[in-house]
Amino acid sequence: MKKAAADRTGPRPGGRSARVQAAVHRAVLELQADAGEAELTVPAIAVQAGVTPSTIYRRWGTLSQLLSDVALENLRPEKAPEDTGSLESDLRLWLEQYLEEMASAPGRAMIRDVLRETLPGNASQCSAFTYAQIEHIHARALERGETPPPAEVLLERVIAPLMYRILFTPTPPTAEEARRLLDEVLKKPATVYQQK
Amino acid sequence: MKKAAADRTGPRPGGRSARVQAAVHRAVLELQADAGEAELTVPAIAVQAGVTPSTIYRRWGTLSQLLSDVALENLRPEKAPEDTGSLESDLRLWLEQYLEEMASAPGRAMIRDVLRETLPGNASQCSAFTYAQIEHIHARALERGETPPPAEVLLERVIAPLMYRILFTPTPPTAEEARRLLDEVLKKPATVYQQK
DNA sequence: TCATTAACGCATTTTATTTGCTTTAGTGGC
DNA sequence: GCCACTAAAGCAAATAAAATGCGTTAATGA
Repeated sequence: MKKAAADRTGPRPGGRSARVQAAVHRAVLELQADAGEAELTVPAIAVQAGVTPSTIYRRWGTLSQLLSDVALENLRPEKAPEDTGSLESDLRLWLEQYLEEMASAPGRAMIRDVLRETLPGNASQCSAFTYAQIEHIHARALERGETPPPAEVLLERVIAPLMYRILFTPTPPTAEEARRLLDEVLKKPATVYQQK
Repeated sequence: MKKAAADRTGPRPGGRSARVQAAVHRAVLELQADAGEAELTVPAIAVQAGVTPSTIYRRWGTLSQLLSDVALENLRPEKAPEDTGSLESDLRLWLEQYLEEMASAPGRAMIRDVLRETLPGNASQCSAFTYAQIEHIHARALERGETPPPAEVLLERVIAPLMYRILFTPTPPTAEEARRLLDEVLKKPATVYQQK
């Protein structure tokens, strides 16, 4: 093995392909910001990116797949969760930012986009990002000698309910709701289920 | 107000429109069963339904919207949850059937379909179906003098995690996992979080 | 039965997608 | 550094899907 053939996002990552990919991704973001969903078409993206449509069709196959890839790229965490000194505050800060990103209109659109692909690869990758972030906080807490809940538990009891609300209800969840879900996992009996 | 203009699924529900809608919906289901995703195109559906494509475009706008509508129709519960005599067994039986339907390949496809529409109406309706079913079991339990958890809690702690798994992971949740989630809400401390 | 009009069908136009072939430019061997 | 190789891009033509104008059909309510 002469070279690390791992982390290649696609074959032949060198110069041109990478430039085209970057240009197309950027074009999608620009059009998503400017125009409405109707104008977000492959030919329009091609023009914006300075590329021929057939290039996009051959590399991504469908608009859905392209949007899914772009969404995944933007859902990728840019930095590790901040270290605030304790498990509880680490999680609170991270969750607040997570919710803000995900529950916003662009965030909801990204989540919907990442789900619309044929193979479940991107969606699963998206969940893996979240898991890794939580796991990072978890590991740091362990080093401090704290007893953090497993990342799986946080995914199940905090992230999943928030995602459900984001995907299936007209009104996205609030920061208070996220906080309540987190507190319940962290065994703060102060906040309990509120009924209507 | 001369007539209840409510529950109309679309304007002019009478004869022909209803027939066209039924034919188109049936055509979608037939093609989904037979052919692959690539052949599921508006013109193909139109042929199968014995209708012109423009009819479909005018009524549904896009293929996504049509698929979303069809999915919602098939996610609509056909019957009220069975009465097995107790809250616990009612929920267990219902959840088992729910998971079987949702975690199957066609079920996952339906969920993805129902989510791909511009307005969040269908997705929210889908969640409302589930809520209503759980609420039905809840009401029955109250009549028996039991103390059932609110439907919201079941949505949050059982349905949401299952949906998360269905949407975001390659392997759908198992019946055992569903059972565990339910048991935790029903306060059976026998099953606890299992770590890898 | 009749007037009204929403919704459908048909034909045409516009737009998107696919495909065959050519050209460009990364990649690895020398 | 030069060269052969080939993945990926460009271009143009062909095919397929989506949108649209207009005439026709059939629900609807009087």
